[in-house]
Amino acid sequence: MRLDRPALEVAPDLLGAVLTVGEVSLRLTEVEAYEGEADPASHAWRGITARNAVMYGPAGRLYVYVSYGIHSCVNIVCDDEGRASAVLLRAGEVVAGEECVRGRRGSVPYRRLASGPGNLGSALGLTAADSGLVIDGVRASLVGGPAGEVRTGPRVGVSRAADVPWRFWLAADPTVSTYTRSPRA
DNA sequence: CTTTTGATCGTCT
DNA sequence: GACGATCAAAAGC
Repeated sequence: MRLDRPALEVAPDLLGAVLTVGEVSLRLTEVEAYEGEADPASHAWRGITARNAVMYGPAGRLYVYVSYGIHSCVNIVCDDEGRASAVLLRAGEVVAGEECVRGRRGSVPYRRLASGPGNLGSALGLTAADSGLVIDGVRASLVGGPAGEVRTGPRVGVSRAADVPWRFWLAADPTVSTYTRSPRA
């Protein structure tokens, strides 16, 4: 799959694709696009910093950051070097390495093993220390796959630019996150 | 089913 | 010093 194009184009193509990190494989079911410095909801909105530098690098790397001091959220970096474009992975179905994921996530229902960005990061065993990991088939790989009916809607959990429909998910897939936005937003 | 709240800390102002 | 690209548990219907 070609990743060297804008996140907005890559995001829907990632649905149905299988991402493998170590011994765990996920079929992606829910993603969100974050499109460069012009996107007020993106970490790159105020320009390059030590944390988001990976977003400015070449496509095909993982950008991992800590959310709320607790969770690791995983992005796939897109577009050409110099452009801060990335797709946040929000949910997936565990298709390999379930035993390994159980060790990290415990006894939760199968569909919730990697449902929600924090849970997905935990399922893959990634932390901020893994940010910049290259998807080159060694420790991480990505293979395109068939997607069913794709739906779009506003992004979740952001307080700025929440009106653009840059969230993509597979209709009727039970692993799609059920997160509801905090009322104070 | 829905709404509310505490946990917890790196990052940027 | 304030604020999150969040989650789970608890309490209210």
